[in-house]
Amino acid sequence: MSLPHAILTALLEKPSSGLELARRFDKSIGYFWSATHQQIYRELGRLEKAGLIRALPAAPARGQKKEYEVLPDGRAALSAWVAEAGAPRPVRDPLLLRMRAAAVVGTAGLAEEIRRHLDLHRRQLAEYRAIEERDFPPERDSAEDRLRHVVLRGGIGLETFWTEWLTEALTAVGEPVGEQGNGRA
Amino acid sequence: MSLPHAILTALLEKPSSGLELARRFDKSIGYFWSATHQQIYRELGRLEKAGLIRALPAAPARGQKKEYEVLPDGRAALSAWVAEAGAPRPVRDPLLLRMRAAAVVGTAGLAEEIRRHLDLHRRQLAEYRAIEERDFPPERDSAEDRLRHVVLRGGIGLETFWTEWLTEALTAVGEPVGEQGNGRA
DNA sequence: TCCTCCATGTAATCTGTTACATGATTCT
DNA sequence: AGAATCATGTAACAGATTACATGGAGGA
Repeated sequence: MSLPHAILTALLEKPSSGLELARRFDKSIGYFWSATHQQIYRELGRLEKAGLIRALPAAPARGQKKEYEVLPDGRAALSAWVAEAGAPRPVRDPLLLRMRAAAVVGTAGLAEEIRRHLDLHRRQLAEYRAIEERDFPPERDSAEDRLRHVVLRGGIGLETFWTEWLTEALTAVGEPVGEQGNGRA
Repeated sequence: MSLPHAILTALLEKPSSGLELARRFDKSIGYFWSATHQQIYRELGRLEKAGLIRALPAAPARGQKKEYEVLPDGRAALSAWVAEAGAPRPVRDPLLLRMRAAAVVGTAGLAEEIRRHLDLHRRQLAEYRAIEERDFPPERDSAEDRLRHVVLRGGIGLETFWTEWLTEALTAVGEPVGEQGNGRA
């Protein structure tokens, strides 16, 4: 049940329409909670019916932009959710599974796939690092930005892990690594 | 579409019945691809209908154990799947989302949740390390076990990342860290 | 006018989760 | 016989994915 809260968070940061949300999910928030526009529209409908958000007046017609803002009940619900307990997400990654399957049926074709992923994770890591330099320069690490920075550093840590692990996996599959380093100093 | 291939892999390693698979999924394979027994039964039915596995003769009655083995077509399908391309799983973690939401509505109650997760990840990490010592001692790192070892090291790397990040998150939320180290030398 | 893009949505399907139902075996 | 346990399933639903449908606005 995280999607509604992801949406509430995004709307609190800035009232938006459905498509705007979908696009913002492709950036910041979507980095750790992705959603398609269909999911978002459905959820916006539910949140409105539940009285947690409301559409801003004007433009009730189809094909017209429709902006939503969070109501006090919505903010309260989000605040309560932050304190909720939940089990950590079990890992569920097809690539790890492919490695395991390859141990049984052979590694044919796997090296290329690993290399693809390695490339993608390196790009993502570079993107995060760029965001960090831009939004969180060492001098003004304000207290309020602290949490956002930690979240970003989570993304950086994950991508760093993947690039290192994939490099290790590539040698295990019997391929030379080549290319530049893993992006770490 | 990973579950059927997880099952094929498990069945190739050892022909099993539905519940045995479910239990094995709670161990090794489930560490990176979990599944309930209901999912497994449903999928076993599909795989059998597709001619990729078959039930071993004997015991066709309800409430009787029913073992499955992989047919040649099944092995071929798994082999083909290993070489398939797939996008990396986008990260989707409620705790990262909670941190982000906390940046907007406040961190009340969040520290305890972080501490809980930190504890769970430390346990998991210790478990993986124990398995590594038991199953992959430095002396006999055979070529065939290499892939399995890399997969396990993936789990270790992920849990290491989480323990480190959660420790960082805890200080950002304004709580002292305390307790022992993060498990790394 | 036609085409494209933006925006909002519906529908069908698949996956995952939770709860329940039923038969067989073993132990007391 | 009764209870506990093992084992195989069904049913109902929530969440996610993919494909498609509709309407408005702007430009060629």
